[in-house]
Amino acid sequence: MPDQLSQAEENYLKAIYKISRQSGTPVSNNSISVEMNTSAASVTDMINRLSQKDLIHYQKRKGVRLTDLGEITAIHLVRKHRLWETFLVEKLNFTWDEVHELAEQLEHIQSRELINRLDEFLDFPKYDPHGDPIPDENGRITERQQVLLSQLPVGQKAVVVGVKDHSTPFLQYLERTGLLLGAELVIGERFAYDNSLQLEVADEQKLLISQKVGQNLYVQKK
Amino acid sequence: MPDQLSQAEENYLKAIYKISRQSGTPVSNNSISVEMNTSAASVTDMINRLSQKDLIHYQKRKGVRLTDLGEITAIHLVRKHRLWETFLVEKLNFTWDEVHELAEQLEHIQSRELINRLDEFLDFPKYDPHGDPIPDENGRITERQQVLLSQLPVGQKAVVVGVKDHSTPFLQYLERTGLLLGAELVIGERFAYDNSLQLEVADEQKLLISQKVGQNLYVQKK
DNA sequence: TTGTTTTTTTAGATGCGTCTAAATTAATGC
DNA sequence: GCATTAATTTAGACGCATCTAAAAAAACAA
Ligand SMILES: [Mn+2]
Ligand SMILES: [Mn+2]
Ligand SMILES: [Mn+2]
Ligand SMILES: [Mn+2]
Repeated sequence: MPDQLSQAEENYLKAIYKISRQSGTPVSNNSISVEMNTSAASVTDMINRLSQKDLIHYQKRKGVRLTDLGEITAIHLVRKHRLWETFLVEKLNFTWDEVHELAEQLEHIQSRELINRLDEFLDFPKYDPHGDPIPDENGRITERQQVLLSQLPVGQKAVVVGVKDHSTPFLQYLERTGLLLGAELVIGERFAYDNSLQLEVADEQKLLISQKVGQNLYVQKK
Repeated sequence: MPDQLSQAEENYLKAIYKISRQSGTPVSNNSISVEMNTSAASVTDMINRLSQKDLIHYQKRKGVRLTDLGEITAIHLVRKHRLWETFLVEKLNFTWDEVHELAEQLEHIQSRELINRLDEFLDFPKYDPHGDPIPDENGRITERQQVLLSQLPVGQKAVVVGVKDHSTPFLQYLERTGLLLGAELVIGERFAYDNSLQLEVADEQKLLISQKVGQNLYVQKK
């Protein structure tokens, strides 16, 4: 276990973890500065601190990779973030578009015991309010096999299981149209003109969604 | 509303509030440094920052008093601290001697909405696990009329409602002897030799407590 | 009242986390 | 291959929150 990390250090670790999840390759200094909204100079500084603490491997100008310690630490932060989000929605009746910023604060609370008790209190949820998997106490994540809605062929039945875009406007759009987690649908038609999709949802209702929406919804085939 | 305060600023405000609750008089620089376990020089620095932000009145070498803004801010922190402690005990099954340090972290989470929803979730508790009153959303505190157990005359019936000493050893002592919040008792005898007290507790059981214990338990006469 | 002790302030330093501006190095395009 | 562009590092700065050591002021005591 590392000694206590500062919130800044934790946020950098999370950013590096997030970027490397997407790319696989070593993470560039630049991509971190974009993700974190800080100057490249600040990133260089922090990179040195995190290397010092053996949380990342860094070869000058070659990019950053998390060490095992760094990765488990990052995963733990993700666990905390998603459990808190679940708590806020399930117990305090926040909506799924209100919880992210709060979880950004709560994820920095330091207590293994607290988070495990919270997990138990929530009855060991597997997914957070956005459909993202919640790592277990040992950092294990059970990825769901899922695809983007936009990748389904016409006629395919599917169920909504998650969102790629977590932004408030998108979540509120889904709220309005009823395309929430658990919603069942069939791909009715695909319009080549603008790649929009005609969906058949509950009660024979038809719903037209843009390409952008289809590219930000995760579904599971049925 | 002040703009966001740092955790350090919040902790100083709480300390000043706590000291002034006890003394009434302006708070000395020195008492703050003792309470916070920091150097007097650090206190001088912070005092200047807090004055700048109109959270305290400070006249050089005359001591510190909270402004209305400072006081309401401090009370709000106390509210958050006590609500979180209540949550940890009531919902996550922590014991009353385990929650203080966690609440020290949680009280700095910034969200009015969160704390009000937590309050509601807990069913608007009036007292925290240590018997301390929880200020309401507007900062109002309903003080209970209570006395120290040591001040009761022989023969007096009373019920335990709070602790003055919040230390783990004391709380664990109470746990062991069953002298918990809600416990009913009668003062049986007072020994002049060492000011210890013979109590009659549930089921005709007798319990001998030291002067120190009697001076750290709040009770309500019955 | 005058010396001693305590409190408070000042001076100067440090680490963290951030910035801008400039220099350096690497990558890209032609 | 060379020029331009992009990424990275260096240099120097700043605010916050802390410290120690020393000076100054106030309080206390004899
Ligand atoms: Mn989130
Ligand atoms: Mn989420
Ligand atoms: Mn407490
Ligand atoms: Mn308490």
